[in-house]
Amino acid sequence: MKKVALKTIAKELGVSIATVSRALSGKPGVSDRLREQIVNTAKRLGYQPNIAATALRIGKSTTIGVLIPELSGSFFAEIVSSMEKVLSDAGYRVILCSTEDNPSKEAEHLQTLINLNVEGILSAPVGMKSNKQLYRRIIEDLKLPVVFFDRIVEGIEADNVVTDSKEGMRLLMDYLISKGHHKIGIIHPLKETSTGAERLKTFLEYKDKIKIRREWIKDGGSFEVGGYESFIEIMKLKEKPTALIIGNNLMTLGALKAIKRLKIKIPDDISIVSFDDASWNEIFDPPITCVSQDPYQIGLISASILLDKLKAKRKTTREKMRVVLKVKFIERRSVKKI
Amino acid sequence: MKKVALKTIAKELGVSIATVSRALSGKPGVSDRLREQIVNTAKRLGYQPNIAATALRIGKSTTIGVLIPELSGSFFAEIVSSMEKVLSDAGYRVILCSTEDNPSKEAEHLQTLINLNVEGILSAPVGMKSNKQLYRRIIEDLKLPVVFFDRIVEGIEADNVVTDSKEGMRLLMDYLISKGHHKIGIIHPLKETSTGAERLKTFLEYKDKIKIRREWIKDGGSFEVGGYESFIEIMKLKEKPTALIIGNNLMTLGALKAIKRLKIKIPDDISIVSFDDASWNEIFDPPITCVSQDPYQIGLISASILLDKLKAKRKTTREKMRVVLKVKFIERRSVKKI
DNA sequence: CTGAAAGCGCTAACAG
DNA sequence: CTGTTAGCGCTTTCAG
Repeated sequence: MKKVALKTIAKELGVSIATVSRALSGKPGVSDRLREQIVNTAKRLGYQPNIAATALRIGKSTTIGVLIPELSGSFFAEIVSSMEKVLSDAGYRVILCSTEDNPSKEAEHLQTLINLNVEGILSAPVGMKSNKQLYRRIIEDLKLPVVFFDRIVEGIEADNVVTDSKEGMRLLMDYLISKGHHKIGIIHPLKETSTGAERLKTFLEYKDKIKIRREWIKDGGSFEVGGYESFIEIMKLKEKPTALIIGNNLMTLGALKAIKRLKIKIPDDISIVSFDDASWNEIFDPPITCVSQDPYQIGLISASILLDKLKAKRKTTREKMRVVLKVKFIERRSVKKI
Repeated sequence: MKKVALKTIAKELGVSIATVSRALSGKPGVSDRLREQIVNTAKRLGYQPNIAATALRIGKSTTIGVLIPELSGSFFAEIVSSMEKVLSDAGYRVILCSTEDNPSKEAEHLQTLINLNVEGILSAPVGMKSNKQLYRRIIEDLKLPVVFFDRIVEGIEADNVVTDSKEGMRLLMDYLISKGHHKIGIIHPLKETSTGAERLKTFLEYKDKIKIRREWIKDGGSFEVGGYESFIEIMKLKEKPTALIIGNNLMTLGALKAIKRLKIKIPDDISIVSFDDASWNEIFDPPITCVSQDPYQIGLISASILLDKLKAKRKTTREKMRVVLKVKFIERRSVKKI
């Protein structure tokens, strides 16, 4: 079975390649009868357009690059899942790149995406500062639409969709304080990320209202293992906080495993709350109080914004969109009143 | 900033495009001095090869298509995660397609992948029968390497990496029986999938050893909602089984949520075991006994096999590899001895 | 060792 | 309404 190109079906019908191209791509300038004939034989022969050729010719690839730190936790998996739905329904293909929060991997992947002529990029950037130049080049020189989600890069003008970390942290802190806690610790996400920095910063803003100690503040590095280890370290301390904020869902999972392992009683031994919800929060005994973001929404909105940019490309650079999603506070039973 | 192609750097140095191409792609036939010069100016100008052009010329795209039913559960997310690592390290790009267990979506995505000239496909096919023709065409006519993982298509000769569902089910059943259960129910995965069919079939093989009733067998459709609803239906029955097997991790999550909601006591009210492990199994109280597959391994192995095929392409079609991964039985505390 | 030239499959002027 | 032609950027003979 040899490949069937435009030429094949042009020969078959004794017409020119151009006509076939026009007919098949729905462009005007072909008589209805001929068009129908062409469409039919195309179908009969099982014609499949060669995307690489079109991409080369047009300079477009109908492909979108999606950059994420990791996929194994549910958070980014859900985001990617909704992005993929939106984009593939719109006729775009999704190239998935995971950075593992490693700036040089991020750079590499961005390069590849550029070479591939992707039409747009959805990125949860590794750091607030890392690869700033590269992103700037992509946006300003290459004029590729980029939408940041979950995290942002400092000083880069781009659309972004993030969750209100400040509000989320405040809800958590105020709740803990209202329950009588004034010795509070935190396991925050990697502080090089905008989310990590923001959550930590908001936490520190409470330093006059509550008692904070150095040892109660841990950078959990965003992943499960960091949550696990940081939690254990904190529980080893002589003077422990009475409540602990865990700064994302993967680290919360790690902490929950540590809790099981150490047979710690929540909330009697220590109260905990989580930034992010996840299945395990609900399932755990006691269920974990948290603020939740909606990853499905994040993916949906980011992808939609990108699609919109793509359509509106000819227009002068519009205002950048900055969507800040509200968190939802979910009270469960992991905090003790003291 | 205009684009820099081979032509740009050829002009810059007053040499021919062909030479530049040879120099940059490490082909012989360029003097060392010239080559070095070319490489340098290429770097200086920030040359980036246009992948579409190469793809068109060579008929290869260094791109792999990955087809999965869904991404929001941890199982496939982990698989994809490890595939992405392996493939991107080997210089391939990953196109992600989610089928939502819908055969026509699967077909659509496969078509797209073909048009894109992907060099290989990693697929967890929707059904044992659906799209059989298409897969056959891809493998036999297009000669594209395809590796099925987790699930297979009946009667298609292709490499595959699956978990031993039969052994897994037996471990679960024998364990339950050894604990004195002889009234056992099952919520199995979508029976159109090979995993669903195999697990159900193995379950039914026990029909002489234990008591099985129609109403104790539910097709949970593989997703969380199905696990949730099926579990509730079973608990409404007048005559209930004493133990229940839940056939994958997402459905187990659904069931666990139902259990919480209905305030059912495990294992006093009913014993449960799960095919697949997941974070929530470990975290739940009591922790759930299960057989576990290693999604990370599945991804790793499948991707490696594909890579191997890609390298060995010229050779005559070798034996198809059929990897069957063993499950691991993990006893926890969700089964009561009766 | 280097260059000229052809062509991958497709689109888009430009002619007729 | 249809055909001819010229490339998109790259690789690869074939000459020199």
